[in-house]
Amino acid sequence: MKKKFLHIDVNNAFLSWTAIERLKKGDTIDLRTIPSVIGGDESKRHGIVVAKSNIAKKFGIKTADPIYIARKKCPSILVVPADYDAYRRYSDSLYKLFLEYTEKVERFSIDECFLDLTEYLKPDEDLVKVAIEIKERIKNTFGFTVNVGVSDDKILAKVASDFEKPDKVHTLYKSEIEEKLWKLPIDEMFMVGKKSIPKLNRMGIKTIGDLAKTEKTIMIKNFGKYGYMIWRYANGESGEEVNYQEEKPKGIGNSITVPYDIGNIDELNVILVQLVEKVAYRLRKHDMYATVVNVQLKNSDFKTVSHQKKLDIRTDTTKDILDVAKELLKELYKGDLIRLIGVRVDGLVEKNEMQLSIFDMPENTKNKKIDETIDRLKERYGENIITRATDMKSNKD
DNA sequence: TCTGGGGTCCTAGGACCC
DNA sequence: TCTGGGGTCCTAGGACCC
Repeated sequence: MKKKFLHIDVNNAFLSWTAIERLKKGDTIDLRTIPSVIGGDESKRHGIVVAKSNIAKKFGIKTADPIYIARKKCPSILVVPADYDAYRRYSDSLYKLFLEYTEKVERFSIDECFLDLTEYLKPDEDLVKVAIEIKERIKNTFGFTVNVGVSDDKILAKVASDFEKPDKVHTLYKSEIEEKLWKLPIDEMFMVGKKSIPKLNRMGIKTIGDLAKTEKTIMIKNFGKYGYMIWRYANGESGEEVNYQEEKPKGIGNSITVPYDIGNIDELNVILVQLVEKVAYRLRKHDMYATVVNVQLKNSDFKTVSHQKKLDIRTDTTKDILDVAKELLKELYKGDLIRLIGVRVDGLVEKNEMQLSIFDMPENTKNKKIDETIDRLKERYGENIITRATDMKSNKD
C-alpha cells in the first residue's frame, strides 16, 4: 500500500517563537518584520547566528554566521538571545496537536515532525487537504507558520517541506521526482554536506538527478554505505519509516566554549565538574545508565581531540562519571590553550534492563543517596541552585 | 574568522582471541 | 619466527543534521 507521510517544519522556528513570546510580553516590534537574528552572547564567545528573520536573510545573513559578520552584512541588525525553555513548550504543544491526527508522530528535532497517516485517513480524505488543515490550525492557534511536505516516501516529504517558504504545503510524490527533485543542484539534497559536494562534483554529479542516475555500485564503491543511502534518497526509495515510539537517547553530552582560553588543568577540572553534574542529572532523569564516558577538548587553533573510556560497571552516579572524566581529561590535556571542553556519556542502557549485581551495590549506595538528594533539590529550586563543592584546592592557593 | 551546542552514524585501526 | 585469517571489541575522529 502507498504510504502517506507528512513532514512539518516550523518556519524560522527560534526566531518566530521568540517573536511571539516578546509580543505576548508587550513588545510592540515583531522580530519577523525587521532585520533580526537569534544569537549567542559575543562577550562569552558564543557569538553565532542561530536563527534569522527573512529580512535578515535578504542581507545575506546565514545560520552559523558569526554575529560580527551579520553586523557587517546589516549594521542595523537586532540580536536577541535564545529562550530554550519557550522553544521546548512550543515544540510540545505542536507534538500534542499532531497526536490528534495519528499516533505515528516522530519528533525529528525541536521544530520538525514526521507523521505517518497511512492508516489514519478516511477513504475519501485527501492527504493534501489534511496537510493544509494542519498548517492553518497551527497558524490560527499559535500564531506561527509551518511548511508541510507531503509524500509517499518519508525522506521525500522532508525534502518537500524545504521547498518554497513560508506557510506552504508542497507535494513530492515518488512519481514527481523527475520533474521536481532531479533538476535541483546536488547541495540541496538531504544529507549531502559541504565535504561530499566536491567529491560528487568530481564524479560529474552536479544535480540530484545526476546522483539518481549514477550506477548504484559506483556510489557504493566511492562512498560505501553513505553512498548507497544518498543514492536511495535521490531515487525516492529511502524505505524509511516514522519512528513514533519515544526514542531513548543513545548519548547525553554537555560542552561549553569558555569565555577565555584556559591554560591550566585545575581550571579545566572545575568546569568539568559542572559539566558532569549536568550530564549525570539528565542521565538520571531519563532513568538510564551510562557505559561509556567521553571528554572532548578544542584548543585555540580549533583542533579537537577526545578520549573515551568504556566503564567496567554501568552507572548513573555523578561521582563515578566524574572520576573517569577527570582521568580522561588528565590523559588528554597537553598544556595548550583550551577553547572548549565537553563531557558525554554514551552506550546508554535502560535501568529496568539492569541485572542487579549485589556486588556493586554497597559502595554505590552512598553516592546514589547523594545524587538523589541533589536531584530533589534541583527539582524543587531549579537546576542552578546547587553545585557540588568542587576542587577547593585550586581556589585556595 | 572575532567561528555554538546537541545529537547520530560511520570508518579505520589496534588489541585480542581462536 | 622469515608469523595467516577472521571475528569482536574498543577508541579516535569525522561527516552530517538541526
